[in-house]
Formats: sequence, structure tokens, C-alpha cells
Amino acid sequence: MSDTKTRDYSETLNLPTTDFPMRAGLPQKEPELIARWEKMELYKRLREQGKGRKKFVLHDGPPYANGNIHIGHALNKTLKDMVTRSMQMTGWESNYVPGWDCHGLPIEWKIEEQYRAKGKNKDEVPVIEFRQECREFADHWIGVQKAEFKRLGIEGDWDNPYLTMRFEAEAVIANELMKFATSGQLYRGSKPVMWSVVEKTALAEAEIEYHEYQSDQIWVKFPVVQTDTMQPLKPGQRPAALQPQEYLEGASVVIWTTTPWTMPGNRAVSYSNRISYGLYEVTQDGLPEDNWVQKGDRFILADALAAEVFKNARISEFARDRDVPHEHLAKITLQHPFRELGLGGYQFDVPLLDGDHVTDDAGTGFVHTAPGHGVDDFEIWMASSRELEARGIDTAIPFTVADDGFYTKDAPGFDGVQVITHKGEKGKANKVAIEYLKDAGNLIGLGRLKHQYPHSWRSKKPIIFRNTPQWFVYMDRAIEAEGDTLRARALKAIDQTRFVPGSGQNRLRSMIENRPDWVLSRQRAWGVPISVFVNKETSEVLKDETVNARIFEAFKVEGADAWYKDGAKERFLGSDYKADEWDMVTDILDVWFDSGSTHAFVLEGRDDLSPKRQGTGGDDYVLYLEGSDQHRGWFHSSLLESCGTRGHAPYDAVLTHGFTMAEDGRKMSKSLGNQVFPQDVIKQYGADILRLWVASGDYSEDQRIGQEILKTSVDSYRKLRNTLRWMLGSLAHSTGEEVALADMPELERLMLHRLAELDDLVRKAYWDFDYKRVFHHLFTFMTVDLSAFYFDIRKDALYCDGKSSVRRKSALYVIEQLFKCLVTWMAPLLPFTMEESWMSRFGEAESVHLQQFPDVPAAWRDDALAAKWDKIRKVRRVITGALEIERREKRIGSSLEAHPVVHVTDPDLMAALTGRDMADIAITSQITLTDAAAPEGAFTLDDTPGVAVVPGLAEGTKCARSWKILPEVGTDPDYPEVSLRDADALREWDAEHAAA
RNA sequence: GGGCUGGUAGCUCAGGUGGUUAGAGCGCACGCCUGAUAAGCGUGAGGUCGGAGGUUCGAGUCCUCCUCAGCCCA
Repeated sequence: MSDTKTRDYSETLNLPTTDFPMRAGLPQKEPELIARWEKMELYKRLREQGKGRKKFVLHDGPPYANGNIHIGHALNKTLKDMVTRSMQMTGWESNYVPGWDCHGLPIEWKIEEQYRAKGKNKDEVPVIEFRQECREFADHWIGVQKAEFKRLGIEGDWDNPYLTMRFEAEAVIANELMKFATSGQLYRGSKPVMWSVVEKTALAEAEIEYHEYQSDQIWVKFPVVQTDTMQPLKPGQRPAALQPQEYLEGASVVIWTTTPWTMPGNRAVSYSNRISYGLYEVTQDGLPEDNWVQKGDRFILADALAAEVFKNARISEFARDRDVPHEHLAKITLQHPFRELGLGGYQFDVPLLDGDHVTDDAGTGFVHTAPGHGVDDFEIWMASSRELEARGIDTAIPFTVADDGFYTKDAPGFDGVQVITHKGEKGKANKVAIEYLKDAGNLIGLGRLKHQYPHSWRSKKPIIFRNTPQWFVYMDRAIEAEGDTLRARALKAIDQTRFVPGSGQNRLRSMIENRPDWVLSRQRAWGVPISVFVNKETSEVLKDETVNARIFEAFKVEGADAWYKDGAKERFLGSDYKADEWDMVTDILDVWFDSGSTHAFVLEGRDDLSPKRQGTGGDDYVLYLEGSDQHRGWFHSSLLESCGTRGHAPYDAVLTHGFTMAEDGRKMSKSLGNQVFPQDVIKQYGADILRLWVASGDYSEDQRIGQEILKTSVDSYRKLRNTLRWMLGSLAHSTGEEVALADMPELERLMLHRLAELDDLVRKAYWDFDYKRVFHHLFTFMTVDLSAFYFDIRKDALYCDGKSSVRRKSALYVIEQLFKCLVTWMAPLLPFTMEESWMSRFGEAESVHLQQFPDVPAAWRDDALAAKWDKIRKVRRVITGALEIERREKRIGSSLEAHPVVHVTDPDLMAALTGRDMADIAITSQITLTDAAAPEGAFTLDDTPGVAVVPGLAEGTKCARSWKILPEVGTDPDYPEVSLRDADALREWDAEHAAA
């Protein structure tokens, strides 16, 4: 083929041209865009845009202000941003106000750590000074995290976020607490906490480390004193089964413990209904007279442990008398082993309680239960309180040990005895308790045990569990009416809340159903004080609106530090009360109460939020969005706080996301070296890649991230970006001319139809917060329908048709619509790239983030057309399949070299093809359609019966401009090298350029 | 140990109320194009639907158990 081209036709083509680069350079480009948004005051303009609209408030759950952000923060904030942006673009005013949680233990630790490094003692630093240092620490990390969040492309009120440590916030938090006090929901109770005698402080779980420790172990009898089903048998009557009183009198339940010092606090013995128990009798003769156990002694023991118990009691001969059923255990009452000593106490009854925490792995199958000295003990005691009170048992938990490790008056007989000394050594407590047990004849075994025992991480000394006063909120006390309890309110509120995914509803409900009273107090310094006064005489909490108002006003101006200033007590009590009659509570609020109150000082407290939700005269909508761990955390505390003070949930909907795992699906950890840091991803690929990862995955479950997975995002991004780039390049030739729907080729109308379908899908998916659905559909649309089909077909018309071509104008118009829809639809997901695209098309002054999702005309929808084109595409697949064989056999390279003959014997399919330019659609130079039967060996596809293709070569000459091979080439006298279509296009082009 | 989730191709995801040979995109392999070019198009190979039982004519879809992973508790 002699190709002696006389001119360079490419300059006469409308080839794509754009400055939008193929390679994004996101790590550099993104900060420029952030600067641009700041400069154009995007946030402010969005708020102006939203004026008068109904509000969609995504209320930010505050991250804790210490340390850099991790991948979980990135996921969380990115999802929030997708929510906010998509709601703003679908007609809501969606103002995102970020916040931080600033008080609390971890920050206190950091400051203490700094003190230790400097050899400073925390106790010598005035509280206000210490609090100031905590404040500055939080402030520093807020700045760091703010910059990191902004770098992710999160749009919000970064100049004016909320902080739980702001004075107004502290004032409102205290005020919320005072509402609980005033309504009678707050009470002072007690609870065992881990306590370090050395540091005279309560410790949190994270402040504990376990070390080997030698404890005293003892086996103790609790004699049976009452078998309360005892009733006289009528003469001659014989009970069907043995009753407890017939065999348990004089027997003892045996317990084992490694903390003899807790014996004064004993109030019960626990057993388990999953363990079998028996009555055992010592049958050994010849025991020394002073032996602790004697022949004839009868013990109730777990069968699995009886032999070992006797061994520890140095008894080798014993017999099992009979079973002791669980219902008998439940009926009997024991005496405290100190009862007979005359110590002036211990006269109370000791009940047996059925507890899940009891096992027969070690011990006796019975667990010594001292509610002031252990969590299990406390919980079973509290859970049993109603039943115990019915039995006439006092359920008050004694304060047996003081903060200095000495026993109190609640432990008669232990005056001046210390459990742990202030140096962290063992006091005489165990020794004294053991002596008493011996004297009472209730000790049957004694030994030592080395085991892991909790120690303070600071002093490395052993800790103890001791009962301490704490502040609680009732879950089950009537608030305003009978049955109107906090629990009931919260459960009702859960039913009225939308949960995404729905399983969150059950999860939260079961927690609320089962949770104990809400503990608010912490014995710490960095937080909002429990700003109430307690009467020294009566222990009544002061309920005085005037005093509360004074506190509220002072906190607003001075912060909660006002509580710690000299003279605060007199100042707040004023002249109506005598200061020396009242105690000022020095505990602070648990930080969950702080964050649980954000709805009060952020949602209600800010004029630019203040949503009017359904039921309060509006249609505004409030969403909380956090990780699934927050069912126990923020969702929970916010619900309780709001229900306790306002009677309803602070949110309309709760959305939860899972956790981010490493590539192998396991938790990220430093030691495994499988961590992924958002900062690294951003530096290497850019925030939009990280956001694409968020948008493509299923956040409702745990997601994975790692190099391979990020590579998938990078590849998807490239494809997506290039497709946009091609559109931009093509649109460079657009004059913006509109074409009426009726004048467009069917192919264009098919694309508009797809947009109409997608419009529906995208809007629904955004309302469902289903970003992966949005992304996967749009991405597949862009690759399958656009890049591989529509664009591939229309390149010929776009590049080669003359300017007047309606086909070309239609295509340009449709591409413009595609571009506008796709870029706006994806703007919430990929704000940087979509902004860059939008600016490339519409200029520097425009921002996609000020756009709404386009109104897609209903007329674009054409299901009949779509059904018809499904058929056309099926036939196309047979044609391209046939061409693939030709290509493999090296008979053709480009599909334009082919002229297939398509035999269509299915009249339905033939009808669909009639009138279509199948050569264009199949991207061949020529095509022949026939209803004649196909010859033997024609190409077919199993899933498209009635279609067979006989390949062939296109006849004629290759058009020098469009590269189509056509017989007509050479027939135009002016342009003999090109096809007739191209000749017309050249005529137009030449005329225009000659004039110019 | 308890409550709640979840385990579909190498990766990310589809698979209403159980029903023909389990799908898509990406990646990979191979080929084409060279006017989207560190791009574009096509073809192909990849899955005992975590495992084992059970219900059913029929189960990725329902039930039970096990296992692995995650969150929250203990």
C-alpha cells in the first residue's frame, strides 16, 4: 500500500487536548487545593449557600487530643466528610463542626511522666498549675491533629472547632451534671476500685502491671446455721426427697482464698450451678487432738476439688456422703467465720449466691465473696441485692479499708492493723485474720502461693481492691413518673433511632438493658469537677438553683478551675449556707460524661447548628458516626446524658464503622510491623488515594489496608483519572451547543438513560451512606460503558466528523452531561481530583464543592431504548469475538481492517439492529447484515443464539484521515485520499481556516 | 467464658423472600492499536462461596456445631 500522504491530516482532527495531567502528583497538588479553598473561603460560602435549607448535622464524636492521628481516625473523618459533602450537595445545609475530647487520664499521665523526668513530685504542684499544663498539652495535639485532618481534605469549621476544655464547655458539662443532681438521679454509692496504698490513689486498668507475688492461701469453713425450709414433719409423714435440714446441719461450706485480709469484708459465698457438689465426711482415725480438722467433720465441696482440699487440710481418709443439689445450696445460710469470736460484729447472715464467675478449676468450688474487694464480688452482690433485702440481709457494702491501708471501724477486731504499708510491704492483716480463724476453729488449711498479682506501674508495689465512695446515676429510679426511668427512656429512644447498619440497634439495646448504674466519678485532677455539695450530717446533695447558677456563671468565665480556687466553697455556697456544714466534692467527671454532653454545648450551644429535629417543630437531622466500639462509649453516654436531662436521644441516626486491620486481616501492631500510617499513604500517594480506599471498601465491617490493597486503589484511580482526562480533552472542542433529545443518535440517548439510572442509584446510595455502592457503580460505568464502549465508538465521530455534524455535537453535549454528573457525584468521595477536573473544565473561579448534584431530566430515562441496546451489545460481542479470532490468526490487526458479515436469524435481534450503524458500533470499516442462514463454521457465542459472524477483510482504500478502509476513498475529486465523510469535514475545515 | 459482627476468585465488591454451568471491576497472562500513549481496546486463566453436619427434589442463600478474625464485656 503506497501511502504518499500529501498533507498532515491530524491537524484537521479534533483530537483531545487538555492541560489536565495524566499523572496527578497528588502529594504536591493537594496542599495547593487546600490553600485555594481557604483563600476562596469555601467553608463560609457553603454556609451562605445553605442558608434557609433544612439542616443535616453530622455531629462530630471528639477524638482524644493526644498523639498523631492513625488510620482509624483517617477512616472516621473521611467517612464524616463524605457524609457532610454529599448531604450539602443534595440540598441540605450540612455544617460540620469538628471537636476534641481534652480532659482525662492519658493526658494526666503524660504530664506526670514529664514531671518524673524532671524529678518533680505531682503532689507538690498546685492543682490549678497542673491543670494548666494538661490544658497546654491538649492544645498542642489539637493543633497537630487539626493539620492532619485538614490534609485529608476534610471540610469543616476548623477555625472554630469545639473543645471539651473550653470554658463554656466546662460550664455546660458541670451544668448538665447539676441537672442530674437536681432531679434526684445522682447519688453517692460505693464501688471497689484498684487502689495503691503507696501512692494513695485509685488506679485505672492501664496503670496496672502484673508481677509475681507470694500470697498466703487459706481454706476456711463457713458453718451452716440455718436451713430455712425447715418445717416440722407431720407424724408418720416422710418427705419425698431429703430436705436440707435432714443432712446439712452441722456441716460447713469451705472456701479458698489468697487474700486472707479480705475476710472482714466477707458478706457471701458464691457457688455455680454448673458444678456438682457433695457432702463429705472425715473418716480418718488417730488425728492429733490439736489438728484443725477432726474425724466426723462434714464439709460441702465441689466433687472435682474435694480430694485436693482434703490433701491441703492434711486429711487422707474421707468419704462422700451424698449429693448436695443446687436448690439446697440456695436455701441455706452460713455464719461468718468470725461470728463466735466476740469481736463485736460479724453477726450477719452469709448467703450463698449462684455466680457465673465460679469455676472448679481451683479452690473448693465455693468463692469467698467480699463485695468491697473485688469486681466479681461486687457485681454478684449488686445483682442479688433485691433478693437479699427480701431475706432481711443488709446489702450495704462496708468500707473495711481506708486509703492509708489501715482497717476502719467497719472491720471490728482489726484496729491499727494495716493491709499494705505506705512502703508497699505486707502489713499484719493476713497474720491477724489467720489467727482469728484458728481461734474460731474455722481454718482447715494454710499455705503460700506464688502467682501473678496486680501492681502499680509507678511504684511497682502491690495494689488492693478497696471499696470507695463514688457518684452514680440511677438507671431504674423513677424520674418524673412511675416507670419513667433512665433505662426505660433510653430503650425507647433506641427504638426511635435509625441505625446503620441495623445490627447496631440490638447491640446498643442489649447494653442498655443490662448495664448497672452509671458511675460518673473519677478521683483525678484533669477534668470537670462534680460540682456539688454534700451535707456533712445527712449526706444530702445540695439542690439549690441559685448555687448552681453561681457555679455555672463562674465556670463560663474562669473555666472549671474556679472550683479549685481558694475560697471557692464559701463563694459558691453564698450566705444562705454555712460552709462548715457542707463538703465540696473533689471528684471529677469521667470523660464519657464530657463527651456525652457535647450535644448540649455544641448542637444546642451553637447558633449555626441548633437543629430543630422531628418532634421539635422541624425536619433537621442529626447523625452520630463513629467506630463500633462507641456503642459502649459515645453513643451510649450521649444517649444516657440526653435521656436523663431531655428525655430523648440526641441523634436521629447512628452510623457505625468497623476497624481497620492489616492486610492479613489481623490487628495492626508495632511488633508485627504491619501498621499503615495515614501520613505515609498521603506522602506516597495522596489523600485521594486513601479516600478512594475508604470509598471502595465496606466500612460497616472491618476493613483491611496494606500495600497490595492500596495498589488496587492507585490502579483504579489512574483509570478513573484518565477517563476524566479524555473527556476534558474532548470537551476542549465543545462549543456548548445544546442538541434536542429527539435529534440525538440512539447511542447518545442510551448514555443519557444510563445517567438517569445512575442519578437514582447515586442519590439513594448517598442517603444510605453506601459509598462503595456509589463508587463501584460509577467506576464500572466509566470503564465498561464509557471507556470500552461509548468513547471507543465515538472517537471516530468526535475526531473526524466536521464541525457541523449533529452526531459530533450530540456526543459533545452528552460528554458534557456525563462529565458534570460524574464529577459532582464523585466530589464527596474524591474532593481533590474532582475539584481539579472541575477547574480544568470551568475555570479557576469555579468549585465543584459549591455545586449541587445535577437535576437529571426525567425524559432522559428510556427503558425501551436500553432494552434494545442490550440486544445490540450482545450482537456486538459476537462480532468482536469473531474479530478476535482473525486477529489471533494475524489476518487483521485493527478492527477497521475487517468487514464482517453478520447473519442474524433471530428476528427480534434483527429488529434491534435495523437502522443502526453497526459498522460504527463494532468499530469496523464496513459491515453486512443479513437474515440468511449462516454458513458452516461461522463464529457464534453460546449465549447469543441466532447470530453468526463470517469475518472478512474490508474492501477499498484506507482513508488517510479516518483510517477506515472504504471503496469510496478516491471518489472525491478534491480530497482523493479520504472518505466522503472526511472530505466534507476537510472542506469545512479548509473553508474556516482560509477565511481566518 | 459471654454479647454482637463477619469470613464469595490474588485485591475490592455484587449475589431481594433457597432454583438453570456463582457474577463485575481491578490485577495477572497473552494479543491488538499507536490520533486518550508511563494511555486505549480485546481474549484468557483464576472460586470445593471458612469447615463439617442437617432441612429440602434443590443451599453461597435456612438450621446446628466447629474454626478463624474483629469489637465490646467478663
